[in-house]
Amino acid sequence: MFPVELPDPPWRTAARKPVRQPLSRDKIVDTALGLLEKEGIDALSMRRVAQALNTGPASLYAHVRNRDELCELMFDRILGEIDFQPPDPGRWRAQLKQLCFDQVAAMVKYPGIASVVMNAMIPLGPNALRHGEAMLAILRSGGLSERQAAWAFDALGLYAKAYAAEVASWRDGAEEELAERGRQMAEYMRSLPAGTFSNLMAIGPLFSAETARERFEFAIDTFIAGLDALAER
Amino acid sequence: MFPVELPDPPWRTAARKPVRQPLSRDKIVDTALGLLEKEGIDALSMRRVAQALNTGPASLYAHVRNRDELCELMFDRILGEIDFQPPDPGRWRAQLKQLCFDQVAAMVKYPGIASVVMNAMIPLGPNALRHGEAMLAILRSGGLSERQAAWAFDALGLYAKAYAAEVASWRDGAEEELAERGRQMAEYMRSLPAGTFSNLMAIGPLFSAETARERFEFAIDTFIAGLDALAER
DNA sequence: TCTAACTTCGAACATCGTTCGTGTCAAGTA
DNA sequence: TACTTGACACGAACGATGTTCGAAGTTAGA
Repeated sequence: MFPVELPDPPWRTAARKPVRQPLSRDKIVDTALGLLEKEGIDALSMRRVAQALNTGPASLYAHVRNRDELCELMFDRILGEIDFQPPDPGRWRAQLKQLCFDQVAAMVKYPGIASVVMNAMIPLGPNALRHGEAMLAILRSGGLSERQAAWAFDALGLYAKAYAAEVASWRDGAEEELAERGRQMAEYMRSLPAGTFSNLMAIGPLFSAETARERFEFAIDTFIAGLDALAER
Repeated sequence: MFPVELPDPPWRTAARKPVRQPLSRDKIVDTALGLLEKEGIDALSMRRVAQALNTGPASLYAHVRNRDELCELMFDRILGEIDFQPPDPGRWRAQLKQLCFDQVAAMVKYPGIASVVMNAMIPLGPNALRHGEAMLAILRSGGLSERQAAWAFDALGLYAKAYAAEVASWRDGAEEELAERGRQMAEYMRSLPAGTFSNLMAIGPLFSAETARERFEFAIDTFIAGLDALAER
């Protein structure tokens, strides 16, 4: 019948007050990224982040406009983990490929960030700017025109985000469910008159999580080969 | 103090009972697509669909396992609107390009469906199977190996979905907000020491909704050019 | 006619993002 | 030292969302 939390007795110095260091943008982004990294995108709610900071959801809105802005900040922080070398015209193909791989690696490390940030055409912060500038410099050093470099930059970035989103969607417990789905589909196709969907049936087994990296590499290599054809002309 | 709804008087024939034709999978998918087409993805909640059918949300779950399944059904219905010709080996490049354009056109017509269906690796129904089979046939007729065709099919489909999702995200009132964002970014970059982000600043004005189609075409053309390099070897 | 299966759907649950208003506390000012 | 001011903290609540439960209503077959 007394208050759940008794007030501190007077002989306990007031300086011992809760250490509760103040909230800040950076601290919020930090714990949100930590949550995302080890618990997946489902754990990334304002309430959950606030809980991890021992506070309520309303407290976050003093430092962050809304959930979308938090995600943008997180994404930019992630891009900051990538480091790049100055463009070397003789190796622009390899450098470009490396940059794409680094970008997906950074996104895959935090599963779910890619799908959240897919619908954001405009670069989201200083690190995104640095990254974009580096990629454009490499493309220009490969002999592409301004316009070609811009479109290639756009296409590669979009594809990288989409690929990262796909890979991230295999987290949680969805892996087994997906395999089950594939099995059902194979059986369904076998039940059809022979000859229907023969091409699809042939490649079905190729699509698994193991070949994901190979698929991404093929896409990037093929696109760069196409850029080559443009640059040589 | 009588029941809220009085029973029908006996002289009213029982046949006049509410015409309420029964629900069905197809009818649900239909109205969901209609809602999506003219009100955008935000209107696509189970409650909203149910409301458009003059019923409650719980009624939908007798015909559809959950929201995800409804989206899959919608997507497959959309793919059914695409029609394709038999593969012509001499025109495989043009046919492939056409198929990609038709696919995006179908998705863009229903803004939001692309982003919802992005994280679904496996084809989702009979129309998706038909579409995949057609694309694979074209790729094979162009001289690509089974594996190459599979990877190209994967990459093109993923990119088309991502592009459609991006285009769809410019609906609602976001167009103006996006332009404002671009303006702020340009100003921010101008405020930096001259020379930083010079490549980005140069291409900034190129990115607008008007050039979207050109960007997509560039990506597809470049990728097909890359496939050419593979096929000729 | 009776039964069993399938639909319908009101009500409720657990979440979610976000806002409002009040409380708290530290720094600046008189 | 006393008072004001402003920024932050946060409990409570609002309006949504997807989904489940269980009791009615309806239909079809034996």
